[in-house]
Amino acid sequence: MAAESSPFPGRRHDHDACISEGLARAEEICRVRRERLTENRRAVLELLLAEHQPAGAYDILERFDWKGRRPAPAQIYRALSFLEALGIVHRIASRNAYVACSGPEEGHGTVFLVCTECGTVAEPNGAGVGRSVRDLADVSGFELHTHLLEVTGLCPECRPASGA
Amino acid sequence: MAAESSPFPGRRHDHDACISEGLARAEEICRVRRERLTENRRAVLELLLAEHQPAGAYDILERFDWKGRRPAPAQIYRALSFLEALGIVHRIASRNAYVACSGPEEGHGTVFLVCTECGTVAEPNGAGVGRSVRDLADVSGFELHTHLLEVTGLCPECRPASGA
DNA sequence: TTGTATGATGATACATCATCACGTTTGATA
DNA sequence: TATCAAACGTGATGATGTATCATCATACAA
Repeated sequence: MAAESSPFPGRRHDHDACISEGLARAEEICRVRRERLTENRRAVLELLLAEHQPAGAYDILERFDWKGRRPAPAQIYRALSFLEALGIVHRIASRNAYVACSGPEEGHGTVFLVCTECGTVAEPNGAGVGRSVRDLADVSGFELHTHLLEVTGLCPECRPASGA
Repeated sequence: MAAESSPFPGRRHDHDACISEGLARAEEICRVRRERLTENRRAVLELLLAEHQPAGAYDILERFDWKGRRPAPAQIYRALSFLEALGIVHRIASRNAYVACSGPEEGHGTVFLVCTECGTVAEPNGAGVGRSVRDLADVSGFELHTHLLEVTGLCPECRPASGA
């Protein structure tokens, strides 16, 4: 029943695969939607894919020494908006920061587990929560459009050893 | 079964009562916790209680012409932090804004229904969602500390008439 | 009532986050 | 190649949030 294990990447996952899959996914989405994954956009996405921690726009700016140039904030924000619109990048509102989307599953982009120790962000399958939210909206007479759930706590790597 | 009706205030609720109840609650909490509800803090709380819409810190700053003086941003933030710590005020992260807490119910401060039309924010009973979140955290191996759910859509007053 | 410790305030400056305006370049396509 | 819209580069600006520190207020004990 619980075929889904932890959505966290784990200490020794194949991170190169994360990056190349993320890029491949972005390319595919752009191809289908007839959008251009320009160098700017691609560079921002790569920087976000490089870690599972959220990065602020100005963090990205600092790491961005692409071709020796330093872009202006507006360019980072343009790339982030574009990637967000495509669902490849998500904004963590409570931290004013951005993460690369970890996968194309249903309900992605609505639930984030944020580790307060290492900063890692995971996107679990939010279907169950989604149902609760719909129920809640119904009871409240609220016409549901979007929802965003940000959960803080300790990821499996950081929580004190408990029987594992 | 659904004894709980809409958590939205409704067009003709007794808003003066909202304000006085909110202030009374704040006073009680301060009394119990041996904290001081100073003039600054009280003024900020009153400004937030005056509406059911979230207000940004700088909105509060503008409305704040208390005794002819205009406080500095830091003072607003100090008051907001204090009131937040007491659970009297909540931050709507997705909007960088703050609302006065509408009630002392269980699970308050974790679920917000935000109307995109009129801006009104309601805090429904989040118990059901809370269970889903705990389940999700368990499955993910995540040690849950806090969660914050922000839902956008249309409140009962603003949604297109549907059989009512 | 005075002294003292603690917490709140007032004010300036600064740090961080995000957008706007506008002219230039690039790339797709007729 | 001519054209046009999208994306870029850049500087300025707006919006949001903190750090610092001297001053002021309150509680409480001697």
